[in-house]
Amino acid sequence: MRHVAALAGVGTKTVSRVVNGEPNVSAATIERVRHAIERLHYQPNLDAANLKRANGRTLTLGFLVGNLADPFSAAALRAIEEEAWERKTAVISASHDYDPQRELEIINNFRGRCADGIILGPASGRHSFRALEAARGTSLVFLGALPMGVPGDAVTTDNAAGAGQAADHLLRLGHRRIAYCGTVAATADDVAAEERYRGFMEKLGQAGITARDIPVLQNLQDAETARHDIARLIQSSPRPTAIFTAGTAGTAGAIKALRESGMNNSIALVGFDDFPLADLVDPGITVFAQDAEGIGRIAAETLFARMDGFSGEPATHLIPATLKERGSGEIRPRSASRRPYVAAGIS
Amino acid sequence: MRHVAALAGVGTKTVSRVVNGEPNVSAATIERVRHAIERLHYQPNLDAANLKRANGRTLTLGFLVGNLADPFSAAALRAIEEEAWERKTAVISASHDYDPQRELEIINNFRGRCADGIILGPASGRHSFRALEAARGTSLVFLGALPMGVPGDAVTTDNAAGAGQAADHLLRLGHRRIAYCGTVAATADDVAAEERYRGFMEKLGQAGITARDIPVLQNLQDAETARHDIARLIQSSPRPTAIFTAGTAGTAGAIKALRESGMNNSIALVGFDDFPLADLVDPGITVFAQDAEGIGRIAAETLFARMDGFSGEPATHLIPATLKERGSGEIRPRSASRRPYVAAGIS
DNA sequence: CTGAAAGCGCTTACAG
DNA sequence: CTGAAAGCGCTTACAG
Repeated sequence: MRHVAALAGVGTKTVSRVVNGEPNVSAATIERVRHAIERLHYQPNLDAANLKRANGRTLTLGFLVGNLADPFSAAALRAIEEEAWERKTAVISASHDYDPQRELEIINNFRGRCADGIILGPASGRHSFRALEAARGTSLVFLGALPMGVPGDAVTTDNAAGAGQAADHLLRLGHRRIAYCGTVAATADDVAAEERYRGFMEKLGQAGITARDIPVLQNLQDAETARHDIARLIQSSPRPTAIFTAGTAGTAGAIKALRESGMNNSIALVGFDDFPLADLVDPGITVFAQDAEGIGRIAAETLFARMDGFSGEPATHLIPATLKERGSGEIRPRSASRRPYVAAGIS
Repeated sequence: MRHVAALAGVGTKTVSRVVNGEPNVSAATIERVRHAIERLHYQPNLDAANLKRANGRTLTLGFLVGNLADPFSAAALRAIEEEAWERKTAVISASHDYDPQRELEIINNFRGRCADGIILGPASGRHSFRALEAARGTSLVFLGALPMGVPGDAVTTDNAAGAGQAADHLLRLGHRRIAYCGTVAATADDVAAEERYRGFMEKLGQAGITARDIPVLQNLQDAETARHDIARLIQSSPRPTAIFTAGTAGTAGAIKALRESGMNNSIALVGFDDFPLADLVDPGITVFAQDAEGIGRIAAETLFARMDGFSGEPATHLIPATLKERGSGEIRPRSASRRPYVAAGIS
């Protein structure tokens, strides 16, 4: 900057004015400064500028999740980054790999870099307060999970409602014996999984189906475990006429088990979470899809609102999951009840 | 920092020493400073530190690709970020959406933030020199594409070899009529696609198959176009006994076309690029998979080597694609030639 | 319309 | 083992 000022024969303040497009500079001066910038390949140092800037902003935002490579996080990042660049804001992203210790370290690093705000997919639902405490002063929005026990802004899928709608979808087709197949997520304390289970069971309960008539498989840690357990489930008696899988590992396992037993076209399947090319399987797999991009976008908007001084109560934004009918979820039970099913309350 | 120094009753230089773990501080002093840091929730400002740091490093790295949400980029980012945090380096990431103008703007922004280096999946293969020029002085490594016309470090899949191996795989099974189905990538000038085509055709040529005996579909822009064109292809005569698809859109289209015609178990299919749950289709889809994580990791290592002063000639790292046999690619032609096929040169 | 002085929070180079 | 002074590249608050 000194060099530019010298070459243009002006003070550094004038260079600053030109760079930042401030008023009160003569056209001729602007021209000379522009020329000098060009010739010297001058690139203003944003970090130095931030150091003394009035509003204390660094135009930097932190995004921290368990694993950036998982499709949900990647899609959310894409949306966040889009919002951010519109505001000239850069996004630093990192994976904590579901390690609360690493989560805190990275949050502190973000703070050391003076991030204006942080969007966090927490390592553990039960320890939200630690993350909030670490952020201390830096705006923080939870993504894909609700903070437990502490007030905080959050944007996530409405898991209970989505699972309830999945149950409803199958009930409407006449199914009465519907199995719940839950996968354990990377976090031991997975609030999302609990919500899906709750929403599913409540809806069946409202339809007058008692818990002992609902086969439940839990702890399906991976697709292979799911395949094995679900294979056994569909040989049991009375056999379920429909299956709901609460995560993609379970869905993958169910697809294999159903095809291996030749029942892929006779037992209905609805999965939670979409996956690429789900329409290539026979039949196409019906799912409730999370709106990862919408969640990312709204998280970013919420964060920017906070950074701009919005001081309302912390709020939770529940984003609906949407049904994608592809065939597997529209299979009717062999002996569909003649009595039409009427959807239970809630709406 | 002033406040910490005051509270601990020491100079700021001593606080600096404790924070950075420098030697020559008495244990008692360290203890007092630690205490003050704790009480004041002091977090050192990295940007300020960088401003005067001797080596000029900011411990920041930029990652810029067409779309962060695509699985290849997301997996590469994950690997890069892992390498980076080991070196206390943060990763700023962004998508240029295949717009060369936006690509330049973001590179300049990275430079303004004093990134130590940049990993770039270029918007356009033909304009590498613009990106290099923009980076000017900042280390730059190309990822997933080779710089054209200018020397530069690059890490990418060995597309020609991978496509050649796919051809070889099918030739070994006795196939002689193998179709090439190419998808047009987001960039008009897609070097990777050209390389796959070249590698495929060369291998068939070496096997004595002339170009007019190789059905070629190009411009399969999306899965639907691919489904349509491939459906027609497999009704043609003589019908190909095997299909090679050069990208996932083509693979998806081929899967649909083959199933709809009932030939999914009689015409072989090998795709380039893996996709999730490829083993759920019937038969499972054989692919050559790119090693996105390996590519990301090696790009990061290459970049760090440059930043550490390595000044050898710019080099290209070609990472092999690996065969994943899942069934579709192991189907033999109806009337397999009795004469055993011997793989052609190159090795 | 323009510029000289002070200072952002740190590190460097030095003196004790 | 410790600290006072200078300066990194900018912006702010001011005076002209």
